[in-house]
Amino acid sequence: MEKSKVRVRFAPSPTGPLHMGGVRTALYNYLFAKQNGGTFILRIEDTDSTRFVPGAEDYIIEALKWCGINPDEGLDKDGHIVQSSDNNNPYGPYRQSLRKDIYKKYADKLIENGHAYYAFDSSEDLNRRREEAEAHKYTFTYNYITRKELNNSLTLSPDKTKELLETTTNWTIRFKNPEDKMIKMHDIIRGDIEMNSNTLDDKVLWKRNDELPTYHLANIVDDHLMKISHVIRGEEWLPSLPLHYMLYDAFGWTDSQPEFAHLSLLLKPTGKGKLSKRDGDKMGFPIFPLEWKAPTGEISHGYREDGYFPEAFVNIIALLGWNPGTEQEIFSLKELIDVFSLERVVKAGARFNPEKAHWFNQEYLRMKDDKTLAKEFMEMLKVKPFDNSTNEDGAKDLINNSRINDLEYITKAISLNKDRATFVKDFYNLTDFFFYAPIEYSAKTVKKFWKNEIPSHIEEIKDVIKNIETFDVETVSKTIHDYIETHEWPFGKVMNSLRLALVGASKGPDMVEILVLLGKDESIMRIERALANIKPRQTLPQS
RNA sequence: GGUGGGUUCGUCUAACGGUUAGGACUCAAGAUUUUCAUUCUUGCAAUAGGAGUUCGAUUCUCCUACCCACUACCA
Repeated sequence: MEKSKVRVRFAPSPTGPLHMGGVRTALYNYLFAKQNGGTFILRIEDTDSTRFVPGAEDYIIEALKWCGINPDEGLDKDGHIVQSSDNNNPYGPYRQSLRKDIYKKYADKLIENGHAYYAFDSSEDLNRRREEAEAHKYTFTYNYITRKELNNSLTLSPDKTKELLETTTNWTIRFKNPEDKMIKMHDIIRGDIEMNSNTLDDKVLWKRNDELPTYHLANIVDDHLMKISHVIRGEEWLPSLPLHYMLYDAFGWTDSQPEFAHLSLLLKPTGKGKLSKRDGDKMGFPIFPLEWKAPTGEISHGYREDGYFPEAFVNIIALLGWNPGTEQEIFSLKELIDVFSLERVVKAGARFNPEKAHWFNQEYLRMKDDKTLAKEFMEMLKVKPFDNSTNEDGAKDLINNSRINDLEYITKAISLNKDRATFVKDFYNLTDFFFYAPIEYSAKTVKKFWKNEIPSHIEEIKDVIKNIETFDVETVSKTIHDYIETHEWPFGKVMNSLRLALVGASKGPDMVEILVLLGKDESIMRIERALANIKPRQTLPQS
């Protein structure tokens, strides 16, 4: 006997960009599917005709792609993908707007078996009742009590009902909640949950005006038709779980009802509430995987554009609300598939920590080989070249343009600075002196080192360098060290002054490494330039 | 207001009912170092509060507090 196949779905509605929390839900679905040899489905829930946002769906697809969370099945017209025996696919289409015709007959079925009824109350009527109730400090709900005095097929005569169905177009089909029934539910993450049906309201299932179902109907019908085995979704759905249980029951589908797992929400890093799309990037870090250009023209930061590696981003969100129970923190997508488990998802909401996110990216950067990073950096340089304007470190002068296109050279420059970087873009500041010679020098460093007899020492070192035949790290290092040692010069001061001459500031990796990578000629040229341009600060003789 | 969910260092989290409550990030100190980093070592720092069950409670039960979600012809 084959165990029923794992089929899970990620079902976003295209009302805006996907934020981190959404990506995490997709990721957990994906991991669960892959771990169980199952199918990960992307379904677009676009039953709200009024909230469609252009570009949102493309954004969702691209964001998942960037993360490496590839659907096995889903979409099209014309988001593509599909699959699961393509031609005779029994599950599609995957866009709810394309499934419009399916839902009505299921709503009708519920009317027939007495689990639903027609409601003719206008939204204005209902809103008025809500306001009235609010004024009296209680909440109006369309439920087992109030439905007895409202405009629906339960209170109206069959003839009147028939007439209204034919002559009006703003009626809905509502679910008829049973009275005083304890609904026992189970959640993989939270365990057993009970709720009394009396606390529920009679949700609208289908709307005549746009002939579309609401979330609840569409969701249950599609999950059933698509043979979804596990529903992994956000905690905001927990309150409607009893309704969903009852819908499965009303349709007679309890035997094939999926299991549920409700994920806790991602919280704002500061203040209150869940992380929301509205937050934008006001808090100093992105909440979206990709940059998002709203139809209004407003632009929100994205992790991708801010320089995060997709593997790092996936790792970060995977560990936000889940942990393997070991002390391992770095996981590839492949490893996550192996060790992920819904049982270890934490119940409490998680707050995102930007500092830790930096750390993750740094870890991933270090794992990448130098050439890969160099190629990525070269691509960035094509779009945004080095900035040679004056800054606190002094001014720079581009002296060897050919090196900007030299992959080997850039690779070496990067390898020397790798453990100083968090993002690839950090190499702009970290390696600029390998491409630009200083023409002005950090005043602070000049003041600190460039004084007394130092310039004359540097002059001598220049000649020493000039005479080194084999210009490699070992030889240069030994030669300079020996020279400084035999003359009993202050080692640190000389080296830092040499650094000032070559780099223009007090930064960069090992001095000898810099000399060797720059090359003998370039190094000598920079030293000469420094000797000519830096004004020595003589310390006053002690009186 | 009602219903449901949640609560361990600042943050993410670990801990068969028995641990000096562990790890990571951040921060601080020290060591190394030719700068800045890196690296290494050490440190700071938590079971929301109160009852109960138990020989023993972070863990189980109840109450309180606080937080979150839901309470739409939105998902």
